[in-house]
Amino acid sequence: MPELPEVETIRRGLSQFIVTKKLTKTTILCEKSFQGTPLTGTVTAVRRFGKALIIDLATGWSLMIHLRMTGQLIYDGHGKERYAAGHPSDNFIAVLPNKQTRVILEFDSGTLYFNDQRKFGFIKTLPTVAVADDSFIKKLAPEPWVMSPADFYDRLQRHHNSCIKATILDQSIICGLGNIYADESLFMSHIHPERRAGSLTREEATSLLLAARAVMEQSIASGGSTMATYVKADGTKGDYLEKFAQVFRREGKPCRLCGTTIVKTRVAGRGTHICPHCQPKPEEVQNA
DNA sequence: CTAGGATCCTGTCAGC
DNA sequence: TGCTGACAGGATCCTA
Repeated sequence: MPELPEVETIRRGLSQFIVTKKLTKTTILCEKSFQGTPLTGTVTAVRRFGKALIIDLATGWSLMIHLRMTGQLIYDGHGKERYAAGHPSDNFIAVLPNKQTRVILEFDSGTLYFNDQRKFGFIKTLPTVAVADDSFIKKLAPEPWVMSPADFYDRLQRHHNSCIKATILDQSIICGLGNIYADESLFMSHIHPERRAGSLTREEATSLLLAARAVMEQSIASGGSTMATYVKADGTKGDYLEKFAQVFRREGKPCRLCGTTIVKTRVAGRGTHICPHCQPKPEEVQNA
């Protein structure tokens, strides 16, 4: 569930707390959630590739963390503040570890809990030099900020028969978008998610690319969507969805632009939110 | 090669 | 209350 803005949020937080600190102990509560040999060593950097987080150690080894649908990372600074991001839930302010805790990483500054309800996410260890060759990392396309409009258009042409929503969810075509920001980007650029990728004009492709940048920048600036960031006793949270989402989880509510009722459908196997007026269906585009 | 569907796993919620 | 099926902010594997 966590998309690029949520992973960037946790990357920034963790950088503050664990860089120069030492990883001392790993406790694995679910074998499936941890691949490779547990590591110890001083943290030199926290990096991000798409939705994957990399923690580098001075030993020349790294941890790669992918939260997939329901992963969360919660850093507890020895009973002080917690810093958390990922799948939103009460776990952010719950007693830890709990039923969904899969791995516990202990640093000399605090404890990092990896929670994951559905066990799709994982932590794995590998030599730092092997990170770039990892099969997931290797397939990642550039992020929207790096990709030129011309490159994006060409990529869409290469997948001209796919639904546009499916193409922008494909991390090997453009990297960072997930279900929330795909829906928000398509709404912002007034493109129906079932449009064939090849049917977009250059102007529409550019508009979609700029929308993807904008919605994710806005989300990063607000600390992720419903992700908690600094979770103190009062449970202060990131609030992208409440403040900025135009369509995601707003089915049955009026479009903020035209008042038409937002509808929820299924596209590319995913729940999809649309304003039927602002995002005309493919045949209506043809007739226009 | 592309495109679409099933699948990994646990939990929750609507409907009977 | 208890059961059932649908669904969930992701990515991969399998099929045609």
